[in-house]
Amino acid sequence: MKSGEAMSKFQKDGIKDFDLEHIFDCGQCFRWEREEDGSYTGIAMGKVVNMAFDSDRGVLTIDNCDRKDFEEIWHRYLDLDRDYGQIKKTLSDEDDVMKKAISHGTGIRILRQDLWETIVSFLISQNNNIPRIKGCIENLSREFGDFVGEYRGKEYYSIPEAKVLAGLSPSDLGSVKLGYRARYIVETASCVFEKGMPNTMEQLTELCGVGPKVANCIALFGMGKYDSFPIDVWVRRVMNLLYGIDENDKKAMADFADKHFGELGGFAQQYLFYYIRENS
DNA sequence: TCGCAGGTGGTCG
DNA sequence: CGACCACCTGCG
Repeated sequence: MKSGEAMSKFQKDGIKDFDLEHIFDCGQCFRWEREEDGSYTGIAMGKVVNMAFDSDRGVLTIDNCDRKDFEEIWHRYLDLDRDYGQIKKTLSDEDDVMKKAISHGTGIRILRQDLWETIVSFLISQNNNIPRIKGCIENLSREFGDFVGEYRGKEYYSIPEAKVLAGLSPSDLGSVKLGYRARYIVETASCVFEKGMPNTMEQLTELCGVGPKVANCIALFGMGKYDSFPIDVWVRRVMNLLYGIDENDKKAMADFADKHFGELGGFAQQYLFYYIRENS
């Protein structure tokens, strides 16, 4: 944004089943930071904003956002049209285990994120830890992305387009500290640049560095495929703990999720994931 | 020093 | 086709 440009706040009331900490700390995104007042500041969809939520009144306040941006970007990003109360009720019925998990993450929402950003983020996430994932994404954006704006004294950059990354070699990304994932980023960027964005699970798993776990994350967070059920180390732990499934038997877990959660698998995964992360 | 962290690809049997 | 295992990097 230009300096001196008027900063606007937008408010939306009547929001239920919504909690910023549950949303931004349930493993689905890496570019939102919690402020001391409990609000979150981050960059997504080419915009930098701060979000604050008054849970008593159900009022969401987005700073650096006008009505147009809210309606065109954040409404969809935050999945505000979906009835999460109904989803939680359906998942809780006849499943006291899930009911318990949901009670810890009542305000979770599955963000509808930009597909390319989701691909890059979860390629980086594999066999990695959250602080380093965040650092890698920031390094990559700062060095190869576009300057989006300065907000509250900090500069923000977008995740570089596939076109940009496709023209690089893995060694060009050395300063980003991606390790062996640099090759995955470059090769996947080339593939996407040449053949377009993936639309199906099959096209996702053809990408270099995208296995079943990463593919399910991309499908869930970037493509709106809500029956996806990403099985990572945390989901394995929680399904062993709560449902007694062998921690090494991913197929049994996928079958269980398909049978018990069906088209709501992605939501169920988020409640389980948040529960085990909170209780570890 | 060494194991580990939101897994995957390569290589065996 | 299922079971290993190396892999960048930074931290405890």
